Amino acid sequence: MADTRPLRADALRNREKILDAARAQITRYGIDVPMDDIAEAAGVAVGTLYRHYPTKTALVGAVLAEHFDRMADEVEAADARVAAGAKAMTELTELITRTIRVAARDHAMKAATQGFGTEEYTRGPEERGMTAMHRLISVAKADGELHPDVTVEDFMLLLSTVPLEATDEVRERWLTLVLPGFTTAARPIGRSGPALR
Amino acid sequence: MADTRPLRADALRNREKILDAARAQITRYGIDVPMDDIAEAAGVAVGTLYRHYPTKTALVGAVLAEHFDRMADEVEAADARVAAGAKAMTELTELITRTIRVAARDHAMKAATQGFGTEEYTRGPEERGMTAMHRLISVAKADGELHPDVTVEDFMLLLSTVPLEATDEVRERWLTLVLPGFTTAARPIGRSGPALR
DNA sequence: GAGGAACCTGAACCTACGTTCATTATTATC
DNA sequence: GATAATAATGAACGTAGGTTCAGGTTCCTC
Repeated sequence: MADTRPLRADALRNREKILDAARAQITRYGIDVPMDDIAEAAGVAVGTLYRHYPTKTALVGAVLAEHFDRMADEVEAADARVAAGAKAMTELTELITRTIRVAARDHAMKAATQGFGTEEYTRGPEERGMTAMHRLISVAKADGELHPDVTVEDFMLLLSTVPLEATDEVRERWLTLVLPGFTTAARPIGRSGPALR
Repeated sequence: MADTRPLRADALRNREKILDAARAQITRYGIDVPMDDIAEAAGVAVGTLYRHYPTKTALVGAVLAEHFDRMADEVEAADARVAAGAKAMTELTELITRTIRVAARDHAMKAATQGFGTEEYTRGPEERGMTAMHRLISVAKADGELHPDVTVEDFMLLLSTVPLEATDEVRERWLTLVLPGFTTAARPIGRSGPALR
């Protein structure tokens, strides 16, 4: 093990400027923003990016990791509200709605919801988010509102298929069409496979 | 108007070889396949591609145009079956299912369903397909199975959000979740906006 | 089969982007 | 404040892919 010596003052400063710039640029332009642009926004040369992050993937991953973390926070918050008496199904749908609304305007969140995340960066938050998500789903099912066959993966699928490039109206419409499939009310228990034939 | 003289024999031959190669390559590798690869597959130099199509976009468009055409054919066929007594809702769902199944394996169809199509190439087929689609939808509504607020655009949306990269199982699951939203059975008439609150 | 137009060839051009590294600057230590 | 370690710089490299065009070839016409 090589002992890690503390970062020099200027290095620490730049590290922060780089992550700030990367976050801002990715949010505005998406993960395809060139490294040169991030460097310029950070007021730093490209080489410096590579001193702090071995590859572009690593830098983007660091930014997305923050988003995964925030998403996990949100799920846990919703879970806490349910524990305090809020309706699980309501919390679930609001969670989805809020996430989609953010992802539609924030290219970083968009990338996050569409599964860019690498193991390395999602491991922690994913664990947290998953646990809370499972609890939310259990309660919603116990309430008889969420269809018993719905899984966490179904919600991930829901997120990953949102038409993020579309207008607000289209996205709302899409939710109207998709959400019923998650309920016991719309999809009677006991039937499996596609609802129509 | 410049009078268009007939193509020379070799030019005509190459034109066909190019379109064949483009179709094959795009089907296999998607619209990002390099022009050089298409040229090689066609047994022709890159420059020749540009003699027949001004840009890559034009060549890709020509290939996708064929797919739009075929899609229009399918819709019209379904419509004809309904006119002959088949159930409209059944035809609609089978239409969707079939299209998705093809798109999952054919990268050209994938691009087509995801709205790459330019005005120039979709104008004709789009008109045809739309007309037949409208008829299908009308009948399905009259039968009381399709929700009265569902539009052709909703079906386009359905297609454009399919998780085409996912496994067959995931795609099937997705249909199970999404299709109920299109029915009167699952989404009671008279409620608008997201089904859950 | 000669002439000229139409067509084809493919190396080269251009742009874009991730990444590297020799050189220069900054910081920490004594 | 001298020294060495650490960090920053930015021009340059490599790759990739769309596009062009000067020079050579094929085809059609008479």
